[in-house]
Amino acid sequence: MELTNVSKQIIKNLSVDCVVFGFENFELEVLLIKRKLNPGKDSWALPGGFILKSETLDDAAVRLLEETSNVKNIYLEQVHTFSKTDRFPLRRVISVAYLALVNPEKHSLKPGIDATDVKWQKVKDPIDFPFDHQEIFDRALNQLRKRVRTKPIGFELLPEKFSLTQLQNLYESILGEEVDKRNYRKRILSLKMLVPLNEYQKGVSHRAARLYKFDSKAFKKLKDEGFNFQL
Amino acid sequence: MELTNVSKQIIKNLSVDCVVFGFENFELEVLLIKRKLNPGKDSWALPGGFILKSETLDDAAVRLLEETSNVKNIYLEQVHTFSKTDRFPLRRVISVAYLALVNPEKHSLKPGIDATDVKWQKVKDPIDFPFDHQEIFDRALNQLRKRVRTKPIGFELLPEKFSLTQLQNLYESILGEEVDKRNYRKRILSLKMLVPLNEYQKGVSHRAARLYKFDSKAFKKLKDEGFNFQL
DNA sequence: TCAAAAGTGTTTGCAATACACCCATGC
DNA sequence: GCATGGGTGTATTGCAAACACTTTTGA
Repeated sequence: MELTNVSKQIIKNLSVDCVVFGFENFELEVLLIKRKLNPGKDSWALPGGFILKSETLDDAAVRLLEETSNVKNIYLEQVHTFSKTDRFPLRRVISVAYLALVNPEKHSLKPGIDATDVKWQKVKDPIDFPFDHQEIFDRALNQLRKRVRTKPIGFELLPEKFSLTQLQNLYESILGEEVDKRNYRKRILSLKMLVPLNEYQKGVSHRAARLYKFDSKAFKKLKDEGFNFQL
Repeated sequence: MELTNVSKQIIKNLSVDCVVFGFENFELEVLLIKRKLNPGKDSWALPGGFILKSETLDDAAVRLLEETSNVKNIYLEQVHTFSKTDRFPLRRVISVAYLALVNPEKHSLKPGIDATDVKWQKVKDPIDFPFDHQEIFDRALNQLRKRVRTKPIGFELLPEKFSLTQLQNLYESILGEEVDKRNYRKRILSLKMLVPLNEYQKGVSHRAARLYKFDSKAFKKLKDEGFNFQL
């Protein structure tokens, strides 16, 4: 395909930046890339890029994530559009921020064409963002915290089969606060979105936890009935 | 100022569309303009326009509202960015939607340069929007419904001094459902965001209602203390 | 005196919270 | 047998919801 083809023309004053969250080792993480070029060469930044004339913003976010991390079929949601006139040093670029959720175990990382490296970074560790990426990150994390209380997201961050403790750890690390085990289980099970499996953890030196999976049909039904939950 | 001045250069692939809500005669209304030019000439559409290189999106929304309606110092909030490739017929334009709240009594309307007319239209009456303005409107109304339950907005839609019944009517017309008078008063007063005045309605042929005003200091204090409310 | 809206408390049920011990497993 | 996390129930509290009559005012 030629570069002059309209479908490949880029819109150079509009970019997409993705805040990709993952969960590993009981910790919430964010995906960062090491920038290949100036401005901000060698700094760890949010993955992003420009959009094409032929694609929507959602398309662009999906494409950019595939480029940076092989990531496909993930939870994706628009967060906010950032427009300070000096947010990008070289010229006026307005950026649309996306929030994405990825299970790190399912997706190997590879740097895209504009990066020399990619990594998962713990959210609670300090990050020295370039540009206005701190602001973008803060807003995305905030939105994630709201979402996790009102929508059954978070399952995207876990393996298909998971224990209730894993799920609780995920909630706690997103919200940054601890919750009561019994009360959490009561609530989450009362929503009937989880199916208990006849499978248990293996190779642990303590009682093995029962595994569950998310029942998206049951959830869809609840939603269609106008059900609203609050975790 | 010359048109060649950088501060007046427009970014022609990025627009702002405003969904401006007002409240009059116990009804939620939306501000519409009659388009002067094609595409969509003579149709009633959401007010909007292109942004300048020198301004943020928020700036642009404020400017565009002043141009269409003399409106100043109003509640303004970004909603979502719309990017279907064919959403605007002439060329690729991505649009950032804003939600604004205005007290119609405080602001006389005047058509801006791109409109032949402006009006307030009842939200519950059918509107035949051009382009993707229906989608934009739906999303903004949805966001307003969420906001009104978790933030003390809505006061911008009322006169400075208002009765509890007025406030309740506003809530009901935003949410599109009725609420219990006693319960509503209990909740709203328990938040201590309202100051009762020693003033009463005048010229009504029934018992005069007490007037209240919003206490933004008290609210700020509550917020700083991490208080979260849900109406 | 009538019409029209303002104003006012109590009861009930549900949902959130707080809280502590026994169970299964691998080493 | 011990260390480690898994798993479970009840009592209390606070909040939301339902609900009807009296008061004030102007016409």
